[in-house]
Amino acid sequence: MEEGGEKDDWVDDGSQEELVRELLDEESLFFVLSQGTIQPKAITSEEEVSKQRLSNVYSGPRIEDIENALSSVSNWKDQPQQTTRIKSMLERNLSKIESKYTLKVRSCGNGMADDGYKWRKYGQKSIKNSPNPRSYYKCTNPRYNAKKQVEKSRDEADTLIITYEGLHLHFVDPYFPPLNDQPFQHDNNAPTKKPKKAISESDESRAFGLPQTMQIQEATTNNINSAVSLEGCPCPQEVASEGLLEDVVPWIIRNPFHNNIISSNSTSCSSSQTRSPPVSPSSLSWSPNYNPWPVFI
DNA sequence: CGCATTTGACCCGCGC
DNA sequence: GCGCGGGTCAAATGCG
Repeated sequence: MEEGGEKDDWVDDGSQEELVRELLDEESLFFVLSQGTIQPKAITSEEEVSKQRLSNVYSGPRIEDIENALSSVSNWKDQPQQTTRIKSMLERNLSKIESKYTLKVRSCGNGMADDGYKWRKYGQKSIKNSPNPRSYYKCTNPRYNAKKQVEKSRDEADTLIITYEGLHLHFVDPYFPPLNDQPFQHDNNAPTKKPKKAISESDESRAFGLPQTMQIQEATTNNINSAVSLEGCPCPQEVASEGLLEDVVPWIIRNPFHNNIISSNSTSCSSSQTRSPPVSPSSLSWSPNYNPWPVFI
């Protein structure tokens, strides 16, 4: 790829706004459905697509660009936490090409950054003009077609370039601390390969391709139901009564305030067990037609 | 033994 | 049509 150099090629054609919207999107499903009934907001014109192709894939907008983009979109909540979150994501040179999202994350030691999902490697290729091979991963849940590609940055040895396809970015971003933050301790404490028996319940969740965050939420569900008492929470009633993981999880993940807590706590991703339960249900938005697990069960 | 990873073969789209 | 490069498949291999 043409990654070696200019990073000022960001195409200011509205894709920037799409990225910000993607990060703030609280309506979309975790995964992009293969049927295409629900897709990430598509780039509208062919010209835009080709312009993006021509542009540097890994280039990213500058912070001030994002601030401008944020201020230009009227119906977004202008919470400073969200601006911070956007900044942290875009410092990773986040970019979007069609339905693929590319970002840079700090790799940890010998491992790859764990985004909380369970992936199976299905291929590896050496890439022309790149000293580092690219690895191909599929989400282990066969019902989804989420994929990702992982490649070491040629410039920065400790940086990984990850391209997600079929998975909305705002569901993995809490796992990635800002590039310029303190060393990312995540993998030191939580290697990608988890001991299987020690976390049997977690593995069960992971078997569905759920991120670890969701498992945590199962643990916090009780807190939500009792301590927070769901005041103003638009969660379906059965969540409170049955505590179904499939129903609870999206609510928490979608809670921007909660995400912000995770982000601010993310210098140590492995300490996810200590993540605070959501506190501010008032900012939730549930679509009446929203079904978080359209192909589940 | 079961599961994940590795790795060469194969497929496909694109440019010449 | 051909070659090249990127993406996927699947048999072989490794590992717990």
